Amino acid sequence: MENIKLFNKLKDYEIDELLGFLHATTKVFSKGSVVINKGSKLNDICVVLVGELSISTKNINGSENVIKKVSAGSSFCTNYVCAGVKSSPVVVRAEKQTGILFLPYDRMLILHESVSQWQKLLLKNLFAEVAQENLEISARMNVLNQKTIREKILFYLNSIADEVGKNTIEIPFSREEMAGYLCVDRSALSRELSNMHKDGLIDYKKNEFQLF
Amino acid sequence: MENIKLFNKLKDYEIDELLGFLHATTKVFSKGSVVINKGSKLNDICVVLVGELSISTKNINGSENVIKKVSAGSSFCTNYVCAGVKSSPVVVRAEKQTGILFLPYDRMLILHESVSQWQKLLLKNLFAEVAQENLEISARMNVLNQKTIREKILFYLNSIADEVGKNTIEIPFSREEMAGYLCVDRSALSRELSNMHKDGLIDYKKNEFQLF
DNA sequence: TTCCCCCCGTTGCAAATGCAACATCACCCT
DNA sequence: AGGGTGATGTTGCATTTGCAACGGGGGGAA
Repeated sequence: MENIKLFNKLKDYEIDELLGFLHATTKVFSKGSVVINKGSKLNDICVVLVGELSISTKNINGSENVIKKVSAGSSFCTNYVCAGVKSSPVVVRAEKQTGILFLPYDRMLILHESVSQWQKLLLKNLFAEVAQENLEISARMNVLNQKTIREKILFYLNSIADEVGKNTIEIPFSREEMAGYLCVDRSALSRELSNMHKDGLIDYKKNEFQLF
Repeated sequence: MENIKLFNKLKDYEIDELLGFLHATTKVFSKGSVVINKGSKLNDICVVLVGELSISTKNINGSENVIKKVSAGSSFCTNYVCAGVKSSPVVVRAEKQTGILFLPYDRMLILHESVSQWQKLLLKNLFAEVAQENLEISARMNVLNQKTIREKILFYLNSIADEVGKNTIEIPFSREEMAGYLCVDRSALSRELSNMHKDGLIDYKKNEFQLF
């Protein structure tokens, strides 16, 4: 229970209290089983306690396409629940044996002064988690919005440099993962990095980059 | 005040009450003036009452890059405020003369049973607005994630067809806007649409499309 | 050490795409 | 009708990029 974003700064006894108040339930899903099917009703904020999930879109012809993985501590499908989407547009599947906590959204919004100690924090944490996901997606969108590979790379590296306030940075990706994030071919990425080095724009070694 | 997403389903007297309770303030910005500068403090949920804003990133060399426009009824910078980002990473500028409502975020989370009628709705609306923006961005990300123009087009059209449950659809874009959304060249988009028609995949006229 | 494997860089080539310039078309105004 | 204007389609061309194949280097295991 320690690393659950939604319960950040909440004391154990407060968590106990809110689980009861919200009529929370838990369930364990075995590896490969479907947690939420496309079209099924969405009423709860769902949290991964242990394990890992994949979220997939499902085409008309039935083929699935993984768009995201969710690990322990994070909630999922929160966007749909909060946005008022009643039936799931995605399939959620357990990648390993996975324990999940279900918190009815309706009850989260029943306000009582007497329980506001934890409720204020819970709501604040939920806002933070949804908003942070928004920032992550936006950041990647801005990268993908760039036309050329070089622009994508520079935009990405600069945004990180901005964040940490230095021009020597370390990225959390291998080349292959970096190519996936930038949505370009791995070899094309290597080629362009090489060109940018020749042009005196960057220096790099493994996942450490320096901007000039 | 009618079309403000944040005040959806709230009665006028409830809005009056909450404006007072939250210590809301308003301010008018003239065309071209800076509403929020990069680096300035973010404490309030901001809502456009009338007018239009642009949100821009600012490079180290000072050049600005518009990433979004915000029109009346929508809130902005909500992501940063809710995510706990204290200082603005973007510049917000008035495109026309624009009136803005500022709602201190801290006070939104002060829970009182006595005022919960409007507070519950307000919080629910805020969740909905942030989450809906997530869904919009995610949808576009999935499109941009496709490799070829043809895949981008099909993914986009299919996602809309999925939504409305028909294979004849109408999109909210002109060609130029569509090209912008798909992040491709306008003429390249026209060419590919033409090719797809030849290949018997789609039929189209203006912004109406039919999928086969 | 030697072998093996994985990650990364390099390169030739073909296909996709951006770019620019021009052609058409639809629509509005007079 | 005529002309003007803005949106869309078309096309040639140069560039970018994906793809596939190969090579080198580092690290782990026997």
